[in-house]
Amino acid sequence: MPSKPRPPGREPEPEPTSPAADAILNAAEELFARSGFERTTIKEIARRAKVNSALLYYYFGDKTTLYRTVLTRLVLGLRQQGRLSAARPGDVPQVIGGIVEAQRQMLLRHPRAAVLLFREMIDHNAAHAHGLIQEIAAELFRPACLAIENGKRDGTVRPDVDSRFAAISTIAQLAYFMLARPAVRLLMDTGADYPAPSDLAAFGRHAADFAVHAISVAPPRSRTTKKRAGKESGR
Amino acid sequence: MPSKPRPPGREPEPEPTSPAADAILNAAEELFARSGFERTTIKEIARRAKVNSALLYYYFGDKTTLYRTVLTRLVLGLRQQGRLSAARPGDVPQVIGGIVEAQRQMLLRHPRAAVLLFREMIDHNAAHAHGLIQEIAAELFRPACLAIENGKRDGTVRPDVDSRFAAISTIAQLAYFMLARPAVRLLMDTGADYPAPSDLAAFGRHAADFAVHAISVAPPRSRTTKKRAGKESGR
DNA sequence: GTCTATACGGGGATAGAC
DNA sequence: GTCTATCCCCGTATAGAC
Repeated sequence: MPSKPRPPGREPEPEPTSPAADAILNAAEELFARSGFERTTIKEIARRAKVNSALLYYYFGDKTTLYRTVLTRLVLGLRQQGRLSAARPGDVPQVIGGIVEAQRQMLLRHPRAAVLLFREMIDHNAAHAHGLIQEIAAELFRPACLAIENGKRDGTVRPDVDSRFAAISTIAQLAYFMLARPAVRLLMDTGADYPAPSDLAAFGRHAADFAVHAISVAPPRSRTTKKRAGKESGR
Repeated sequence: MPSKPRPPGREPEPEPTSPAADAILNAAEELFARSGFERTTIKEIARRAKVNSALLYYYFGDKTTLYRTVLTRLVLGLRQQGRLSAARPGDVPQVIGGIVEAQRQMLLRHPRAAVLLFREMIDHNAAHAHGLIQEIAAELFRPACLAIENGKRDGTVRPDVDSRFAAISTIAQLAYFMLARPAVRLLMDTGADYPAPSDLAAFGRHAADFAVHAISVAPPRSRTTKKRAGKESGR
């Protein structure tokens, strides 16, 4: 795209990218997630992407734009893969299971995404990612709230449960599990590689169970003790 | 203390400090929490503390030592005030209530501490704060695990609950509530000042309730619907 | 103990050749 | 489009006067 190499606009465009630009974005995503925006240097990204550091300016104008582009590309990718929308309507255990499963999938396949978005929240108060967080909220929080409200109406959820608070508590579990890794490792008394995929899955099952029991009026049919309810094989 | 102005050792000492050193520490705590280690500059800290920037080197040697000192002082302060050890033995609802209350108190009175520790975890993998996180784990996680295990023995807690996972889920709630503020605000549809103390208290009550119901065999006496169990008015 | 002045390095960004 | 060379600012840290 020789005619519009350096878009002067503000919103980064997730356009057809050249191989070099792609390499830059991949390297940047990796490094931004690992070290955060300020600690990651342009030169470091260039080295990792095996391109000249001046190229980053040719393609992205400046460091901030590169960062924003990484962020949007990430969420765009997540959306395309439908990772965020695993929550379809249904009864409360189904919806909560779907939401936790969506989280798990996202953490599993895009471990950097979670860190990146969280960093963005506490580093910049989500200033660079308002739209993206909105998207996630819509895909995760809102279905949870709806399902819980429905559950309250049909009597399966305790009437004194605040649906939005409950949604937060539900989602908080897996997020914290991954983000507070050092603390979790300490508690679980495990090594640096602890949250292996199987551990993540185990905690995910716990989290869904925990949340369902937390809001239900009567203990629902246990899904983890003897036989698991037919786990809808994702994808 | 003219004889030992600049301790050459590595471990920062939470010693009797001069007024200037105190001012520096206060300013540093504030700024490190707000912007993180790398974005905060020595000169910025000096300006805020109203001292000359060279003084920081006189007292603390370098930026990293200053940072570590801030971290230790913080946890030392928390420990002295007993903020971390609100968890005394008792039945499950009591212990969980105590833990959540301890978290709430800490978030309320030392809002920077939580951000600082969390930043340290995701920025540096807790490299500067191993001991401190260990301390918190001991004061928060372990009592929770013990209480839950006891509950399993005496039949008040479901036998299929993993006590360590449950402890993580319990603690995750308030932590996430504060750390993911931008997302929470979006969901709650509130302004930038949202988590006011009263909101924090409301969510804390929810969190304790959520966790207790999540692990109990039978729905315990509801503590939030009609009358609140005598909230121990913490000092 | 506190201040001024400054060395030093590194990171973001640009100019311009090819 | 890609590369070399370089500018400039700013942040850490030090030297040394007072």
